[in-house]
Order: sequence, then C-alpha cells, then structure tokens
Amino acid sequence: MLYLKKYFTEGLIQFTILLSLIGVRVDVDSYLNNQLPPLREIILGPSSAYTQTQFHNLRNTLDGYGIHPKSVDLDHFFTTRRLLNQVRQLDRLSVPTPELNTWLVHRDSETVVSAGSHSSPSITLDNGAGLDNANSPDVTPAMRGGSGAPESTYNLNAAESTLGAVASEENQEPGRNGGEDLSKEDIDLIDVLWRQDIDLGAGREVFNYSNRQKETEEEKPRPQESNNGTEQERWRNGVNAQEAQPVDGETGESIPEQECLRLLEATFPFGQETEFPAPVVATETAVSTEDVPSTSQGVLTQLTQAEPQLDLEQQWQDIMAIMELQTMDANTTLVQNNTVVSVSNGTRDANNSNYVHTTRSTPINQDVSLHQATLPSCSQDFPQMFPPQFDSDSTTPRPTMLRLASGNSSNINSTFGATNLTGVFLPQVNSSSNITTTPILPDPFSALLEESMLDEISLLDLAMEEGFSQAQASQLEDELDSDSGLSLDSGHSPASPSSSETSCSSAASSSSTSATFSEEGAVGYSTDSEVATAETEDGAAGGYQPGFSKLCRMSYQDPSQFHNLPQLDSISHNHTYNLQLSSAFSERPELPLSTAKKSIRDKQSSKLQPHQDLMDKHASRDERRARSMKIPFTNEKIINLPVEEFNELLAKHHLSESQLALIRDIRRRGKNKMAAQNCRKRKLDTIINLEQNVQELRRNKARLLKEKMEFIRTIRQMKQKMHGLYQEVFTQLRDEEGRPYPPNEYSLQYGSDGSVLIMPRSMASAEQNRKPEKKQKDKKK
DNA sequence: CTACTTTGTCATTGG
DNA sequence: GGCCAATGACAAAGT
Repeated sequence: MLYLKKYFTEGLIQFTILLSLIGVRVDVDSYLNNQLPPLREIILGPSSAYTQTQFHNLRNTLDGYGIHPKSVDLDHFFTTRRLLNQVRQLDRLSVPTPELNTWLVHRDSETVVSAGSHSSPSITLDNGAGLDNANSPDVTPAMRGGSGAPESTYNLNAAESTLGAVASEENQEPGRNGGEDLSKEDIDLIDVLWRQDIDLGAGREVFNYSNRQKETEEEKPRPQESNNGTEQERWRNGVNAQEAQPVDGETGESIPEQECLRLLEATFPFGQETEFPAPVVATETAVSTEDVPSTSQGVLTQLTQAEPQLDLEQQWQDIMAIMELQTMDANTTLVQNNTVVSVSNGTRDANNSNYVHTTRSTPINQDVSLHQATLPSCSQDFPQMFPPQFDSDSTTPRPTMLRLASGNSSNINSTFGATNLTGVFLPQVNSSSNITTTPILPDPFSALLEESMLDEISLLDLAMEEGFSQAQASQLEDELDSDSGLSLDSGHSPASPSSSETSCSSAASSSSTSATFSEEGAVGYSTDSEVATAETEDGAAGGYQPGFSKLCRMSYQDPSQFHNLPQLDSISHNHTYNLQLSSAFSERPELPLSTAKKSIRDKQSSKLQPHQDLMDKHASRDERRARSMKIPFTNEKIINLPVEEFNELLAKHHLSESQLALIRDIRRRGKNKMAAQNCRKRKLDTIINLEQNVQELRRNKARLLKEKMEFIRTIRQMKQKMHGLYQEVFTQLRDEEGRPYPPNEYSLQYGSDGSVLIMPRSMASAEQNRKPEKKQKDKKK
C-alpha cells in the first residue's frame, strides 16, 4: 500500500510538473477555481494534508452524515490556495538557479572566501567592495579580469565582514580571510544571535547557506531522476549552465568552460567537488559582467525580465532585495558596484525560495538578512520612525523616505533606484528584515507570526513604505495564510496525510478485499450450513434492513458511492469505519470483485478447504469463532440487528449457552468496533476543525495587520504632507529685515486654534510644558 | 529489527 | 438495570 501511495504520489507530482512545464498551470488554476473535483483531486489530492478532510466533508455531504459539520468550501479554499502555490512553484523547478553565479562576479582570485563556491563569504567581500569602492569603476573591470584585484581592494567593513562570516560560518574555512576577520567575541555573538533566531522559530538552517544549498542540490536530482553525484557532474560540465540561463543561453561563449574551471580551481582550490557548480558560476560571471549593467537598476531590470510573472513569492523577494539594498545604502550610500547578475528563476518551494532569496541578496548585502535576523524586534523602533515633531535636523533623510513611500508601488525599479537612504532608515530596515526573510519560511514565520506581531507590522509597513501596493499586500496576506497553512500541514501532516493517503489511495483494492472477505464469509456459511445461507439471505432481504440503514449512512454506502466518483476512484479514502466485511458482500453482492476474489472463487471450486483456512486468517476473530461455534447467522446480522430482531433471531434458534455468549460478545465487540471507528473519525474531524479555526484566526490576524498597515501608511503620508507644508511655509518666512529664519533656531508651532507661530526652538521646548500663552508672532505671509 | 500507524478490543462512563 | 454510544487505554497487526 505504501508503495502504491508513493508511486501514485510521484506520478501525480510528475504529472503536475509536466503540466506546469507545458503551461497548463493557468488551467490548473482555473480548474481549481471552478472547483472541478477530478483535476483538483488528482493534482492536489495526494499532497494535500487536508485531503482526508475533503474526503470526509465530501462523504458527509454525500451521505448526509455529519457529526461535525464543516465548511467544505473553506477547506477547499485553504487547500487549493496553498497547494496551488506549490504547484506554481513547481514549474520554476525546472529552471536551475542562475543566481548563484553572481558571486564570482565580485569574486576575484583572492582566496579570501575559503569555502570557495559558497556565496556568503564572497558576498561579504562584495559588500566590502561595495562599501568602499562602490564608486570606483575599476572594480568591475578588475573583477572581469578575474584575478587582478588584490584583496586589499576590498576593505571589509568590520561589521559587514563579521556578518558575512556569520552567514557563512559553517562554510568558512578557518584561516582564510573571511574567517580571520572574525574575532572570538564575534563568533560568540553570532552564535547567540543565531540561537535567538532559532528560538524565534527560524531554524538555524534558515540562515545557513550551505544547508540550503545542500537542500537545493538534493532536490534538483529528484525530478530528473539523477543522483547527486551525476548531477554535480552535470553541473561541472555545464550541462545545467545552459538550462539555468533562460534569459541568455550562450553565456558560456564568453569564457571557455575549461578556463572557467581553471579560474575556479585557482580561486577555490578545495571543496569544489562538493561545492556548487563551478562552471555555471564562471559562465554566469561572464554574462553578468558583459551583459548586465553593474548597477542595481540593471539587476532589477533583469530580474523583472527574467521572471515576467512574478508571483507573490517573487515579489516578496524583490521587496526584500530592495530593502536590503536600501539597508546597504543606509550604511554606505553606495550600492552600484554590486553587480547582481541574474535573479533566480528557480524557486522551488518554500525552503528553496528562501534559499533563493538569500542567494540573490547575497551579492548585494548578504549579511543584512542574517544580521537583521538577529536583531531584536523593531517594535520599539517603530515609533521612532516617525518622530512627532518635524525637526529641521531630520528633514534631510525624510524626503527620501517619503519619496519612496509615495513612489510607484508597481515599479520596483524606480523604488529600487531611489536608494539614497540615510541611516535613519537603517535600524528599522535591519530589525525588520529578519521577518522579511521569514515569511517565505513556513514554520519560522508562523512562529514569528505568533510571537512578534509588531515585528510583522513594521515589516509589512516597511514593505508598504517601499511601494507595496494594495494588491501586493493582499497577496502578502495570502502568502501569510498559505504559510500558516503550510506550517499547520507540514508541521503535523506527516501523520495525518499519510494515513489518509494510505487508506484512500487503495480504496479500490480495499473494497475488493472487503468483497473478497465478505464473499468468503458468505461462502463459508453456505458451505457450513444450508440454514445459514437461508438465514443470511433472509436477513439481507428482510426486516434487518431498517436497522442496517442507519449504519449504512456513514459507513457502508460511502465506499460504493465513491467508487462511482472518478476523482475518488483514484484518491478516495477508505475510511469505511463501519463497513462490515460480511455485510459488504451480503448486502451488496454487486460490488466490484477483484481479480483476487475471482481467483479465490476459482480456487473454491477446486479445493475449498485450503482457501477457507487462508480466509480464516484474514477473517476477523469473531468470524472464526462464530464459524467454529457454528453460529447459524452472520456476524453482520448479529451486530447490526436491532435489539428486538436480534432477540427474535436468538429465540428462533436453539443455541447453546456458549453459542449465545459468543453471539453476545460478537455483538458487543462489533458495535464497539464501529463505535471506536466513529470515535476516531470524530476525533480526526475535530482536529481538522481546529486546524481550520486556526487558519481562520490567522487569516483574520493577517487581515487586521493589513488594515493596520494601511492606517500607518496613511498616517505617514499625512505626516509627510504636513512636513512638506511645514518646509514650504518655513522657508518663506522672513523676519523684519527680510532674512529667513534659520531652521535650527526657529521652528513653527501650531496653535490649537489653527494658528501657526514661529518661535525660537529654546522657547518652543519650554513652551511645550506651559502651553497656553505665547507671544504672537504670527507672521504669515 | 524498530518505529510508527491502524485497527480491534476491553473497561468505563454517561445518557 | 439493561442497552447503547462514546472514549481512553492497550495490544496486535500492518507498514
């Protein structure tokens, strides 16, 4: 059964991938929206943790039996949403990630980054370069040379290097430059901060680039049915390099592959074999230096071009990249030399997406995310972002920020280009970027969602600040939901989905087996006693029915109904809790008979007794006992008959004391069995209901957060407007001699009556304490 | 062989 | 008090 499930699931996944590649993805969407059961079930069923739920709901709907009425639509809604996202990501799976290639662009022959192909160290260096040499045009040519730039060219900002080392901690070769920059305290601090992140719900691997990389590499071969070794070999041979470059395929021409390899080997003398594909990096380097402008603008341009259909996740990454860039700007005010080559198309799943994000951000400022991840919540920073009074001191940074805020939300490039942020913005960006990273991660984000709402707010707010449109915000909400759903699913699903799939995917076989068993039971009775046969038939046709119909509502009718549903034929769940094997046959002899059953029938004709022994093995203990005691009616009748009829039945036959005891035991056990099955089903439904409730609550929470973001944005805009007016008025103010008031000495004060006063700042501060009387200097022009 | 899940059974409780 | 459903707990069987 497990194999069947696995096979089926894999087949579905492959089918889905195929569909995605072909472009049916959109159609899948529409199918899902149209609530077309078959395709949805086929595609999403096996991978859905809620399939079982859907089944139950469907069954409940069909047979009218619902212990815990649930909203099927909600269920479908959540499941389809989340799974559709996964399916969408699947089609990007086919495209390897070119983003890794970026590192080498900045990397020179300097052996600084020991781990070689690992991007994190190189990024650190890149940041250093970006910080110090951003304006020097030599950098790029030097890098293009590949080996010319000395290490001294890249003066590492101490903090950046530290952070970079953090990012690559486990990959970093001690003794190399990157590692040398780390002091013991730095490492300790890093570890502490990391632990904090882990405590927050973000696994260490979240920030561990090498881990993510491993994951990615592990996942790559899977769809291609190739192992790691061959896969890496392919990478080395550049096979994937071309696949990885959907935008510009002939990148390899710039630098011969062998040369690239040599260069790489010279740069990264060790660990190549296990590291990420070197040839790709090299080729991509060539591409990046030649085709892509080494400005962030160019980067983003390519980003958007490479992925015309940026989905939510992609947008998230874009935003994060922007924010990280701005953070970088805030630190250095220089970004441009960071030649982020190409943006990954290869977002595969949540984890990978995170990985991609990090990778992409790496060339820009890979440290940011990690560093930010360790920063405390920005809730305290939040109020500081918008100090109530407009001091002339703070006017310089703010206009930029405001410009960003009012910028076209849909135009990432423009937003991206406006990167003249000063340090004012930095703390918030830093502190919030932690969460910025997390939304892509299902579980860590869920944890954060629970724990640090304010962080979320500031994050989302920042996103809005950076031009997060309403539509994007709603998409963000969806992402949040899907994430939470994922967390719910992925967190607990290993048990429930497997069970559901296991039992469901084999509905046909199980039904056939049940038919087999029941037939066997009936045959056994018929052979054992002619009377028994008569009784069985009588029972099936007679007064037994009413009592049984009650049972049938939730158990027996279901499987047959679902066999008629094509989508459930393949993925149906066999929760035939109350289905009695013998009853299944005696009541529904028309049930489809499996080949096994047919063979059994053949065997019965030839040699009956051995088969009975075999079937006795599979028959329930009570059935065997009943047979051995020569109970003249079926267990199903014993169990399901109403009390009166049951008593009548007992009275009709002259049974021994032991027989009566056995019959009563059989009845008790049978009823209890069904009760247990119902109980379990109910329990399961309860759990699922709770999950749905949690999702709903999360949804509400996300909605409220969104609303709050909207409000904050509005307030911010109003403040900006007010600040603009303030500046306008203040600059036009002249004293008696026609000279402008120095902004650092005077400020405008607003009266409660709407009047505006200009007064010295020293007075203004004192004035705030004693409010009312002021000297009227209303000199409004 | 072990771990985990599923399923059946028993004992108990409450309607 | 008997019947029955529900449920926790345990064990056997299956995966």
